[in-house]
Order: sequence, then structure tokens, then C-alpha cells
Amino acid sequence: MNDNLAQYIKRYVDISKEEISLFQSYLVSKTFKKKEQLLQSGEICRSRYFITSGCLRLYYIDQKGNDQIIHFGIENWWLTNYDSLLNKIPSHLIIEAVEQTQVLELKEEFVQDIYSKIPQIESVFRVVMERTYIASQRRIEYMFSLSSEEMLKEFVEQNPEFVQRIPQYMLASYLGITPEYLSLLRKKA
Amino acid sequence: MNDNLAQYIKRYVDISKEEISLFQSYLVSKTFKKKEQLLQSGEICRSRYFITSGCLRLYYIDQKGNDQIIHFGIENWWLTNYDSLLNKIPSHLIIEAVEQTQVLELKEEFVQDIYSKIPQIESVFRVVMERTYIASQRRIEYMFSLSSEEMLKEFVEQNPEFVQRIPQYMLASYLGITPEYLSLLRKKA
DNA sequence: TTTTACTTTTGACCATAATAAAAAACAAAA
DNA sequence: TTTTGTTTTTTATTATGGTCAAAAGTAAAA
Repeated sequence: MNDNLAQYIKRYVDISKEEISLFQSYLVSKTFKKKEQLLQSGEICRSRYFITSGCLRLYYIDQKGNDQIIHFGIENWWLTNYDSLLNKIPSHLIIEAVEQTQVLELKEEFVQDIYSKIPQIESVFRVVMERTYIASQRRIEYMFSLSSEEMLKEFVEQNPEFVQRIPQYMLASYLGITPEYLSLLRKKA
Repeated sequence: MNDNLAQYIKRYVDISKEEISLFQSYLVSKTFKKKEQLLQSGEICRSRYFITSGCLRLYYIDQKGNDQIIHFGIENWWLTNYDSLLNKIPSHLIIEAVEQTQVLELKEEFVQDIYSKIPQIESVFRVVMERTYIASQRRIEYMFSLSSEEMLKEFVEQNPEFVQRIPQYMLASYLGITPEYLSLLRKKA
């Protein structure tokens, strides 16, 4: 079925072909066009998405009506709104395709069942969670210790190819600055 | 042994008395005096700490020599530097007692062994990780959508008793502002 | 109780980044 | 190819929060 995901799982746990197939039987492949929403504001999030190609963004719309991007997801990343998913509360975050994107959808209703049938999958999700959390902590550190100019420099250096894929106003939103100020910073550099 | 922790675990999984005892046999109770460090800068973090009483802070020292607090830990919280712990890299974060603090130390070297002997403990740590990540995401949202004044108001409202326990300059550090500006904000309100 | 250390406040001045309103550049359709 | 919509740049003005230096207040120790 999907090789990316099988590779991904084998990186973290010992698992048989049969178990991988069983896990994959719970997943549904879906394709979203640019600007289509996988999760809408106000809706309770009921799935996790493994991105096989394309790019998603997780964002909300602030009081002034501007998008604030929390983060992006690209190939071989799991993306969801964990707060809404696990606490079963309506999401104020939106998940949207930045470009045409293919995902494997895992419905949350199956997850406990999967954990009991294939305990290694619970281990995989524990590790995914650990890594996701570490990324989030690093982001908080950057937000504190770097100026916008330094954050931009850092982000472009770390993600040179990705920067090409997204419009500049999305990069500005991710960095927490206005597109106008981003434009000014680029001119400066 | 420690009742807080047993209660904590039972909130998340079905577990027998014997399994809890076995888990607790891996833990060592330690007490730290105010300003004592559980993890020093440059050291690889090798333990997770469950706080039974007192308060810890996780922070780093920035280029200008100022403390930047990433977060606090209080009673019934697990605290560690996951990046250093899991990736086995030297920590630039420091874990320090804000007041006299008692913890249960869990050495990372035992963790895989514990997971295989008591799989429920892996589930507990998965859930801890999920909740910790959600808290981190919420913090990032606050940092983006609230002004310092609003963050202060929010934090004091959500943690009225805790605010009394820590010096103001630590609150300033946590909010990412200078103590001078915090003082000004308090006068304004 | 007096010294010493730590913490908070005050005020003057400066830097970073936001807002607003246009203009320009670019891309996509018709 | 012309229109329309989207994205980026420009400029002027304003607001938020930082820096520095000093004073005042508080707590702890000798």
C-alpha cells in the first residue's frame, strides 16, 4: 500500500508485515486540492493525517481577522489538532492544504482498538508525540531568544527548499510578523 | 510509598497494586533545596522527575546573560528536558528548585525495561506526552495572540495561588518580558 | 540591629515591529 | 491579451516593549 508509512514505522519499532498490513487496513487515502480544508473551525477533530505528498498548514484566525499559522506539515509528518482530537472539544484551528496534498487518514475511533491489537503502534505514537513536543519546545525557545530577523534567517537556512513552496505571507504568519515587515527584512538582508 | 503518583497513574490506566509497586521500585525520592540544580547546563539529562511537593523551573541563560524560563513544574507534574533525555545531547537548559522541592527520580536507563514489563506505564507516558504537548501548543497560541499585558492577566487569573509563590522577576522571565516592564504593567492595572 | 543581598519600582530614551493606505508586481482566467 | 485576483513592496506614522541607571523597598544574615 503505502511504502513511506511502512518505512516510517519500521524506524521506530520491530513489526511484522502482517501487523503493518493490519494497521494500514484502518487507513484511508485522501486527496485535497489547494485551499481545501481537512478540519474546519468549530468542528471536533476526529482524525490524524499522515502526509504522503504535498503540504498542510494548521492555523487560526485571530481577533483582527488575520491568519496565524501554528505550523506546517509536509511529507512523512503526522498532523492533527491534538487538543481537539483528544479532549473532544471544538477546534478553533483549521487544517488546510497549502498545495495539492495526499494524506492517509486515521480515524480516532479506531485508535484504542489498534493500540490493543498492535501495541507497537502505541509505541510509534508515543515516539511521534515525543518528537513533536521537542519540536514545539525548540520553537518556543526560538520565539524567546531570536529577533524576527534572526528567526527568518534561521528558518530559511533550515528549510531552503520549503521556503520556495509557500507564499511569503504564510512564512510571515508562521513567524508571527506582518507580510509588510517580512518584506522589509528581506530588503535589508 | 507515594500515593500521589499511584493516583496519578490510575487516572490513566488499569493497573494492579503489584505493578504499581514494581514501577515504584525504580523510583528514588530526593529532596532539593531552593536554588539547587537537578540538571546543569552542558550535562546530558538522564532522568525524569515527578514532583511530589515544591516547585521547579526549566530555563536557560540567553546571550545577554538573562534567565529565560521555559516552564515551571509543580506538584503532580513530570518534568525533564526531553530533548536532552531522548536525543542524548548536552542540555543548555537548567532544572532548578524554586523552593524546597521533593521529587521521585526515574532514571532513563530503566525506562525501556519498564515499558516491556509494565506496558501500561508506556501508555501513561504517552498520555503525559500528549498533554504536555497540548499545553505547549496552547502556550504558543497565547504568545502569538496575546499582548504581554493580556498574557499577564491570563496567567494571574489561571494561576492565582501560584503567582504568590514565585518572585516577580521569574514571572516576567516566563512571560518573556523584563521585570521593569512587568512592574509597569502591574501599576497600570 | 545593622549590614548585605536580593527584589521591585521609577523615569528618560531607544528599537522593533504594527498599522494604514497605496502602488507595484505577478499569476491566472477569460 | 486584457481583465481580475492575488501577492509583495513602499512609505509614513504609531505603539509596544527594551535598555540603562538609579532609587526604593524587602528580606536575610551577622
